[in-house]
Amino acid sequence: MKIATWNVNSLKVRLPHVLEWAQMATPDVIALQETKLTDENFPETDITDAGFHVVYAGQKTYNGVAILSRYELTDVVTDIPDLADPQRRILAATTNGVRIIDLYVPNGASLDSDKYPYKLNWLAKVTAFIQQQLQEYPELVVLGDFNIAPADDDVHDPTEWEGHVLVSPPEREALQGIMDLGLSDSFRLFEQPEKSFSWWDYRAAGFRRNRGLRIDHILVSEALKARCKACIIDKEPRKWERPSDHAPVLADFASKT
DNA sequence: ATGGTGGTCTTACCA
Repeated sequence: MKIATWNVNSLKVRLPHVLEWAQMATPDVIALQETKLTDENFPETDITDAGFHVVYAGQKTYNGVAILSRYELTDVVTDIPDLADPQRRILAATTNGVRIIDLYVPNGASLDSDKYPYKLNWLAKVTAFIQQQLQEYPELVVLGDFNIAPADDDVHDPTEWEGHVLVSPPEREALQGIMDLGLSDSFRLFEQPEKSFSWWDYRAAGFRRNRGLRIDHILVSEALKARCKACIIDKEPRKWERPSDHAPVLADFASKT
């Protein structure tokens, strides 16, 4: 079973990319972020015609998450305890026996912005939710755009990034707090190329110069870690015409025997 | 330090 995450930065623009990549990479599940579509504008038919079940939680212009799966999607959750938030950043569902929690973590803007404490509070509430979900669903994946680079190895130039959002110690501690619930970064279970990133700024030729960050993650519970065979960042779609600024991340799991 | 690009019911805001 292959499970992917991809921040598409507008599904309206990127729907052809998603369908093309789905044919190429044959994921069974794709968690999307930044669909930027209201639910009534969601291209459900195009996606079901491509052979996927789909659930989504969208809003106008900003945010928006969706899960595509070759299997039925059940027990859908879009809102969590103690977080009354109109922003659509959370989507959980069960598919083929695996609990999927798709997150679009707030960016945070800058350390002195109001959006920064919003991000940290959001992460605290989501951590409590994940803890609760882990008790109910031992086979669990938390994936998405975390907007946090876990370590300096995940940053093209750690010195340049010091003091910025996406790398600050409180953000990294919040991510570690999620991992401490019993989740592993599937990407780091395997040997990886140096300077592996999942996002490159559109500005200043970030992709061409590989000035990126690894901020998109697939975290796996202990039960799934044992079955995880591979995790890669697929840079191919980032080279296409009119790309998202993020590349998809794809993890492969052995079937339960 | 600045600003570069890209998306959106755009001319401001988000990333």
